[in-house]
Amino acid sequence: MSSTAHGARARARIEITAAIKEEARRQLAKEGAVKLSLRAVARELGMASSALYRYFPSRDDLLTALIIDAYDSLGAAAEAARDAAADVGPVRRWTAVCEGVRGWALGHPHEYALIYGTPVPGYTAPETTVPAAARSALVAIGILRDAHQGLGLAKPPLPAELRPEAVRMAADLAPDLPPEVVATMVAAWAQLFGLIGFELFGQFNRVVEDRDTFFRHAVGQLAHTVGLVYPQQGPVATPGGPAAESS
Amino acid sequence: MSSTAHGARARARIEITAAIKEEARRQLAKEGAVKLSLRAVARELGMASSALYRYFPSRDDLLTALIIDAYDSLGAAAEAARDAAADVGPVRRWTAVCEGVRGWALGHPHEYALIYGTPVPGYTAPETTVPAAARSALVAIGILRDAHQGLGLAKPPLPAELRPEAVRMAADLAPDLPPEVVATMVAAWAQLFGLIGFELFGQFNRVVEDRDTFFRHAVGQLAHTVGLVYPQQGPVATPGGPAAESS
DNA sequence: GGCAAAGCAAGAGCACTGCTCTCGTTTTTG
DNA sequence: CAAAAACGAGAGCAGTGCTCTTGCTTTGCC
Repeated sequence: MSSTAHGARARARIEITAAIKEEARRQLAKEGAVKLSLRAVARELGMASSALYRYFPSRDDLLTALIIDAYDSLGAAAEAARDAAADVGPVRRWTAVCEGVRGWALGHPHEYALIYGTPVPGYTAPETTVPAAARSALVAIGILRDAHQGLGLAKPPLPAELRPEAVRMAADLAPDLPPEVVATMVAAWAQLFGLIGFELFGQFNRVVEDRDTFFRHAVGQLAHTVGLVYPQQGPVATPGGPAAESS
Repeated sequence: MSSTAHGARARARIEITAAIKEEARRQLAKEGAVKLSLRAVARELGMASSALYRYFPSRDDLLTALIIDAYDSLGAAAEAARDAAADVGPVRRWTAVCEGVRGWALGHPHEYALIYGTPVPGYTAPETTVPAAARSALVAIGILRDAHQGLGLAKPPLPAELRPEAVRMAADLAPDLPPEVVATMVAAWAQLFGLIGFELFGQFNRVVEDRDTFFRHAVGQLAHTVGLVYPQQGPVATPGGPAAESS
């Protein structure tokens, strides 16, 4: 199928494509997506700007490629954090993954902004980004699955009106998990990126000082919200989440 | 002080300044911040582009003005939602404010992106935006204050390591509220914008369908997290450690 | 009043952008 | 080997933010 070989030209093509992405990623990391310039990339690579259009038909297509790579990079970071916390309890592993995601975001602010900030072009990310985007979220779902099959998972409260939606979401995302857990998990996942975004985009300036501690506490509460429970102890501030619920 | 008067020229200046902002806001709402063009604004107003620089020294300054207006508009929406829910319990009022914020965001997506999306220029929003940004958050704090002085407010758990930070935050934001509540509230506020951002920026596409219901449930849980309790459920079980009976 | 100073609008121009089109050249393919 | 496809480079178009200069109008001061 000519994944390699097939002439020297095909090889050169993927090499040049990679070089373009590399240089573009460098500019993205340094200046942000808004400042990323096709001409500057071409200039740095010593080629005419028009030649670049043989590889990416438009600036948005280049950005889309970078978006996919960023999702992938984030997903890898999440998986690494999970694997590094393989032998601790689900709550700590959840916290580790959240901190891994946050760490990646702090280390790659412009790439984070590219995927979770304002959509750059005329919206509508292409279909191809969907699987890449799911990768990090799948890590979180995996933790819940482990807990569900292992030590246990509390079922978060779920109002009746949300039940059909939760069932649908569970069928799509994790058929083996209780719908309550899946629905709550999706919300918690979004909330996680609220915390990260606020920190990264300056909303915590002059408000939150000790951000590491603050974040760890917040995602700890989030862990409780999604139903993760401490296997043994509870001396640290653990409860407070959704326990009773009447209205 | 001469807020008005002082010559016909001064009056013309504030009129033109307003017209520029108005046209800029229109373009912002239609095309987004990236597409906002000084030249297009000037063109639409029938003036030379260079003349516009007498009123806003740079594009970023225009954007900053729009940012402040957007914060203000959001704050007004939050206050309106609060006032419309003046005669219900704190949880419902909290939910109403959250839904008000979300409603504003859905109705003004580009303005929302301007203030809570990727920072446009070289970061560092000017000092002047801070009070405007605080306005909506103050509404949320006010609800907690009412609950604290009224029916009651559960103290969320707070690990010892976060206590100093929570005390500092409470001193800055709401000295009359327990530090646990303030710290948790700040986190919850950030998480709220995670939910909104995910919906607005397409992260919920093909994942969450019934978004109204989903959102209402999520902010209901958030209300519980910050310590708001349902009035008919009676007082909190234990002052130091919250209920969590059924886990 | 008169008059200098300050504020203002307009135009030209600079350096930059994304993108298109054309024109030779090189490589691949039938 | 020749036709076809891919490629690189250059010129060019329409657009951008921003600056500078040149006249004109409105202020504020004596």
